[in-house]
Amino acid sequence: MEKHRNTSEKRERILEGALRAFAQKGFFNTKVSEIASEAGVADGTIYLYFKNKDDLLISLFEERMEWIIERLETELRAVQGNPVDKLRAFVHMHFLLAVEHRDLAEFITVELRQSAKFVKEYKNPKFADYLKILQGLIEQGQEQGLIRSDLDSKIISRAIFGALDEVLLQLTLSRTAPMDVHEESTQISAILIDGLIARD
Amino acid sequence: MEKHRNTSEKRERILEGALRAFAQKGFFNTKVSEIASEAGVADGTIYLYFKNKDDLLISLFEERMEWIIERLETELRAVQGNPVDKLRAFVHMHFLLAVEHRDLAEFITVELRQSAKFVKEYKNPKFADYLKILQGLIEQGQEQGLIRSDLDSKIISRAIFGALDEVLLQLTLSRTAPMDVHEESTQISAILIDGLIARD
DNA sequence: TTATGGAATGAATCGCGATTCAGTGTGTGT
DNA sequence: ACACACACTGAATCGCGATTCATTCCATAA
Repeated sequence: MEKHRNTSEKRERILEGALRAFAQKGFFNTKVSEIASEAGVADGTIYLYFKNKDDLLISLFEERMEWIIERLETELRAVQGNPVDKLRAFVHMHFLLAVEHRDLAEFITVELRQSAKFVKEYKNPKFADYLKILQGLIEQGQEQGLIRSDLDSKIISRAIFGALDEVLLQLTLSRTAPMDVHEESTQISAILIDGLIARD
Repeated sequence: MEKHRNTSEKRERILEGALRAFAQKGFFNTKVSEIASEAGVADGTIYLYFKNKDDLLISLFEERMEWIIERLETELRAVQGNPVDKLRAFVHMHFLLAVEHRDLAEFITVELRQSAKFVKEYKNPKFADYLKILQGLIEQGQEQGLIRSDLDSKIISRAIFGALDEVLLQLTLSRTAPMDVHEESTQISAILIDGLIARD
């Protein structure tokens, strides 16, 4: 009966192989045949599950991003406290997820820009969702009078994401031991919330 | 005598062509023959000035980055005021340079990560210099007691660069009219310096 | 046991594009 | 006028790697 027990498990293996390979060598430097051998399937098999190499990239992106967003939303929902507390938690989670899933973090930080811009006309809705979460937190904070209302939540959420992403990039590039990410997380939250200025 | 009046002018034309092409289509999607025709030279001519396509990318990066750094340092030197004022000026200049040199901004924001990671073992010293300027400003501010001393200048300078870069990316991707960048610059400075928190 | 259909394989194809190089043009010195 | 040197040209080469497809495999059902 279960002829296709493997079928979706094989698709997943391909995605995992691609993730590992892309994270390591980048999209353009990765051969389809390398992905195949990472995944333990034949070259041609990949084309049974994906239209072509681009499609594989995009599918990988969408599916992993969706997973991240769900995970993030679940965790945030569990946080007691006001939007500023949640923002702090967001920052923390961003780093934490990256530590737990290095390849994924590396893949996303490095390929996001390229793919957003150059893979066909791909416009990356899932990434927009991620930003929306951040933007939503800021707006809630503003409504509750906790966050300055002279700030444009759209610009600020971008800026925050950029700050997180760049610091993360630095961490992932310097392939050190299991990263301790607490310091980074704390510093970023500190500056975001209270700014650089020394106050007595 | 001046047989070679053109020689370095031609090299420059190639770099300009490459810049335009890379900014528009990305490194991997740009054909050497396209760069050649942008520059108005034959395909082979490119190889008289550059070892190969990678070398062209790296040279472009180094030289433009060097130019930017000089420009930035000159402007900063002209700023009266304390390190915090200079930081504000830095933010402003970052955006201003990007507006004045769209292609360059686009090229750098999009290719920086890829190339830093995947073009051979290229480790990008010029970009490090750029960060150093930022880091220096923060440290000066700390020495003068203007900036909180509990912040790690290395992490924070990364974070600031990331924020700038991401906001800029957003601007350059949405190809609108001559960008007004004042709003972005002001908002980022505001949050960096005073944080998100509402104060009465 | 055999037939059937869908999944998987991987060797062959085929186009693309970086790089090369034999040839052309031009300025300079004799 | 001639020959040399050197920048330049662009068509031909050549390797690479994405994609295809004829063939094989295998689970199921008659």
